[in-house]
Amino acid sequence: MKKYQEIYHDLKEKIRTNLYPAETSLPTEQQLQEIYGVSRDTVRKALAMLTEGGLIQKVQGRGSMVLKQEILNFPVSGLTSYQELTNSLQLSSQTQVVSLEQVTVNSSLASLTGFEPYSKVWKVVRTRSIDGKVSVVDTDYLAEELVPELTFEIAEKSIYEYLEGQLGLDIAYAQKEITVEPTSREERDLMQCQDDYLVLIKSRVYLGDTRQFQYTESKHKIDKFRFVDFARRKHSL
Amino acid sequence: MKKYQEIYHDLKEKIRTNLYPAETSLPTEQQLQEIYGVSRDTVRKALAMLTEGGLIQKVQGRGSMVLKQEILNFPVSGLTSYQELTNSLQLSSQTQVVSLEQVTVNSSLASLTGFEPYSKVWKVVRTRSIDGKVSVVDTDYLAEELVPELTFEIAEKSIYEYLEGQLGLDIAYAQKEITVEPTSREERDLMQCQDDYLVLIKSRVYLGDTRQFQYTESKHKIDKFRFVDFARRKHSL
DNA sequence: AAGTGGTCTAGACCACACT
DNA sequence: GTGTGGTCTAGACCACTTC
Repeated sequence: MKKYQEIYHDLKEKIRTNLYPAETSLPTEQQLQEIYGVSRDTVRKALAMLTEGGLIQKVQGRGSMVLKQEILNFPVSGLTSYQELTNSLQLSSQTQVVSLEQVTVNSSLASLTGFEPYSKVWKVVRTRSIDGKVSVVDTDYLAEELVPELTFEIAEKSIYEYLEGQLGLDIAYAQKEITVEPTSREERDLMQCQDDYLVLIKSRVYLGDTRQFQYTESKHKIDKFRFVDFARRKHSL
Repeated sequence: MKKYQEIYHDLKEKIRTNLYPAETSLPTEQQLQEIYGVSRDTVRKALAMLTEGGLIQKVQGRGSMVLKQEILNFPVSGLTSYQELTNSLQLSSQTQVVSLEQVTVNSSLASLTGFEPYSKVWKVVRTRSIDGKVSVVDTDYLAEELVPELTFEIAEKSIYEYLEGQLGLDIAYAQKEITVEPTSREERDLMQCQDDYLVLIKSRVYLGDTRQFQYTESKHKIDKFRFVDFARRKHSL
């Protein structure tokens, strides 16, 4: 583990457990240097990560303030898998694999997913239920070139855990789009509801070397959908 | 302007104009050092900003790849005002100020907005129309302590431009929440539609010194709503 | 004036990708 | 092996807040 990551984790943990309470200052950069026995740059890298994640705000001449986490604040944004989310929120949810098959990308699927025409991909459809009620339907497409093997068991647990843990893939970034769409007959059947609309999240997900490995359409029941985000202003358009 | 910001802007412009085309590599860090006559750290800071914004992806041992911007990619995420958005997308839209008043924060408004009870705030309601049809209704609350003066004219143009340009406020970060809600009678009247649902974006916005200056509820017509995001995976939960 | 974070530099060594 | 980005260090000076 890199030094600045360790410092980041340590500070994050201390903020979480109120050892550094909200509305107070973190130790100064100089003090942190001494505490962890590293150079200033390394401390600053860890602080930059905390800043990025919305945990602190640095004020020049004053210090690094710990931000209070509002009620509305848990990380639903970013690039986090459903399984990781339910774990960190300690929700009890159930994943059901509806179908799992290999398909060849045709031209319309190519423009939708971003995959090359004629390439082979896995198509997985899964439902996510809370309290026995379906709240999300996910349709995933995974490049077979990068994910040679996929089973019901893996899809039922966590595909991301398998990709990162077993296959050692480096999941790096994603482009997402959120819209609200009218429901189709099949969707109403899968979700066991009569809603006219659902929230649709399309995302293309890429590895660290810029190869695309996934395209997902995630359909959320409209009354179960909630997206929380921390954003910083870019003074540099 | 800071050196790394200038380099960032220059590189960004050169990517935008295809001088550095998508799918190709940027010059190496060493070359960029020589081009701009700065140290490696300064180059790396500029590259970090491009990475953050989803314009490039660095691959160890290979270089900095310019990412192709998908069709679905314009910056609706982040912390950008409506006026800035319509400008950068070159949409012709109209803002109508529905009301502008000063109110004193009571306890229920306090817990909603995050402002102190008994403090004074401006309340502004505005509609945004495209092609003569209302697509967004914004309700803003602005701390009077930080924004002593507010007029119809300012609210009609761009409040952010006024705050940053005239008042010199440093708008830094925001916490947002997106949900879908049933419409009320008034909302249907304001939006001149019969939709049952709308998209609600609540946001609390803060200055660089962590003081909150704004709370906004932005209500979007369901078929006009679109949110696009670039997200990086945090391997550090 | 003292203390704090912000910027910038120069140099070292490591990890990874290419050929 | 060579070249690339990743990490880490040590030191300098500036800008801002606080007293």
